[in-house]
Amino acid sequence: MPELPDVEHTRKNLERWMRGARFARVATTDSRIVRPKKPRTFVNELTGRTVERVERRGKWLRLTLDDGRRLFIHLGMTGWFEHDETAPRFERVRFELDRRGERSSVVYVDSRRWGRMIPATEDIETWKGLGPDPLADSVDVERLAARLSRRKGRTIKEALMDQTILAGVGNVLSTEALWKAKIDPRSRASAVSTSDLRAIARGLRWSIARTLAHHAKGDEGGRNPFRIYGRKGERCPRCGAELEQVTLGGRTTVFCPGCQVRRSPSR
DNA sequence: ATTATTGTTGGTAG
DNA sequence: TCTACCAACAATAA
Repeated sequence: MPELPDVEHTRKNLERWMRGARFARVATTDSRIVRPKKPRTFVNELTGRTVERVERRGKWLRLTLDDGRRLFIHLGMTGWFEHDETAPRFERVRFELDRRGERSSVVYVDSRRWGRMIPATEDIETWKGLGPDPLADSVDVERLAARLSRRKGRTIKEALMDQTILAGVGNVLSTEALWKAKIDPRSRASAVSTSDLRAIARGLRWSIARTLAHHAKGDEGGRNPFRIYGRKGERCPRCGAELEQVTLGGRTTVFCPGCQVRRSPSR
């Protein structure tokens, strides 16, 4: 479930469930998710610690602990957290919490095990290398344009999904934002203007807000909540043309050939 | 049975 | 060092 709005939803949950609570017991045997540490080391380092802060940048979460250490968490493709569940399928890491004598549990569930949990004494390189977060930070369009101009061979869609350029944008968000901005995803990154980038930034905020609202309604597992993602062959909700699909950077990309205009390099 | 999946990463080549 | 490409990771759903 993992792009910026989904991870933000997770952050809010973890904040409610964990902040101010102590890890009374931590249990895992998974040496894939809990990297680069061994599960035993992971358990030893976290047990007894209290969670002071739960923050997010892009698709990464950072828990700050009372000894100054941090726990970095990435949900991969299929990771999420459950609260007070006995034994969910694909349980990978279990945290038993104590907040002034009140007990509860938080379980990390991840069928494909692409997620990561990384305890560290300082911020990890990946976290430090993340670009601006389009929800939390104001996006500097000029600076973005300067970086994109150097990505000669890449499409704007691929560039938006590069976590060092913008943090938290994945396949859904980039697809939706480019539709909102009326820009063809196959346009070269170096060909989009600063006003295009402003439109993209607006499109990102628009899509993030919609998905957050969707989560707030508790609507998981319902119909496809997106405007064009996953809707190849349907009508464009804006102009009525038939939505098409291409592959960019190995990812399925839906777009509207009617109202998403291709930017060409000015040269 | 076949294909696709809301994501990263490590290797390779240029 | 930077950029681009691709296989790999693993389980499920259509």
